[in-house]
Amino acid sequence: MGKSEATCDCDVIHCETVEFVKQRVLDEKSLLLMANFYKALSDSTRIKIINVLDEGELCVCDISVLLNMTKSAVSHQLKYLREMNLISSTKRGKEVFYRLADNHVKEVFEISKEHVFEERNEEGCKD
Amino acid sequence: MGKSEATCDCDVIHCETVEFVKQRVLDEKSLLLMANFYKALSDSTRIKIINVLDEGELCVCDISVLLNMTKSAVSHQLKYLREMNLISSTKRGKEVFYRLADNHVKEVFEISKEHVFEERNEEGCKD
DNA sequence: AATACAGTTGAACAGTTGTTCAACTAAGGA
DNA sequence: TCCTTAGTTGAACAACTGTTCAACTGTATT
Repeated sequence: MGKSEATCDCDVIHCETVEFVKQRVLDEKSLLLMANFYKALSDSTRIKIINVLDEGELCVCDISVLLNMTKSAVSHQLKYLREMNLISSTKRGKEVFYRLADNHVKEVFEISKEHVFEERNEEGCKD
Repeated sequence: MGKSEATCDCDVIHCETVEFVKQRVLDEKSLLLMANFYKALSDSTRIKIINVLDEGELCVCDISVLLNMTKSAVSHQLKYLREMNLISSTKRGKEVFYRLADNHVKEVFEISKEHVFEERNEEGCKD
């Protein structure tokens, strides 16, 4: 005994703290959605796509040229991003134009940009 | 000819747009750092850890109990998050206490929370 | 000194993910 | 109608990732 039921392999050390936190934690499903949101941004191809779309609407060929990748590889990632609602698209003639879906994406992109640049300054500072 | 050099398998369609964007795109290294920042948040175990540490400082056992996972699994992810500078730790006696590293993490966490909740309202709205 | 416990670590395995390839659809031009 | 081009798609393969397991370190207790 001692353990409540768990796959966890230890006893509760700070019982009150754990109880306090337990009551405030987000539900499993929301956390999974958040993780998936980040997963969409966690690949270097996809973040490059977000970066170029941050400058304006682009077709698949434009993106392929900018990232120096095949249309197929880009198209797969565009599909992923569209399904995650981070981008949206419009077909005009033979071409399909993509753009960022909403401001959340821009906001998060901006903050992480700051985060990364601060980190680089802290680490590689020379002045 | 037609192609500049590329692994890309198409010609430039919107030459001016592409040139415009090309000059504004972030450097490869920064984008890779950003992708890695998101990668740290893109796993459901890690986002749960961020979520519980958002409520306060916790030791490895506390986290293990809260997530219902082994100390080993949690410890591996804590190491990952520490190396990515998203969390920091202090050893006190036998225990190691973890906390969020800075406000960027909280900020990004908050925005993505909004993003997710908005999305859930749009999709699953019933009222 | 011996034991118990908090936490870490590396190897191994299974599950996941990104790109390639080839085949495909759809729209425009000859 | 036929050909070309923009873009999509599914299968396959290699590379990567998260958890488990077992062995380990370091601190406290007896």
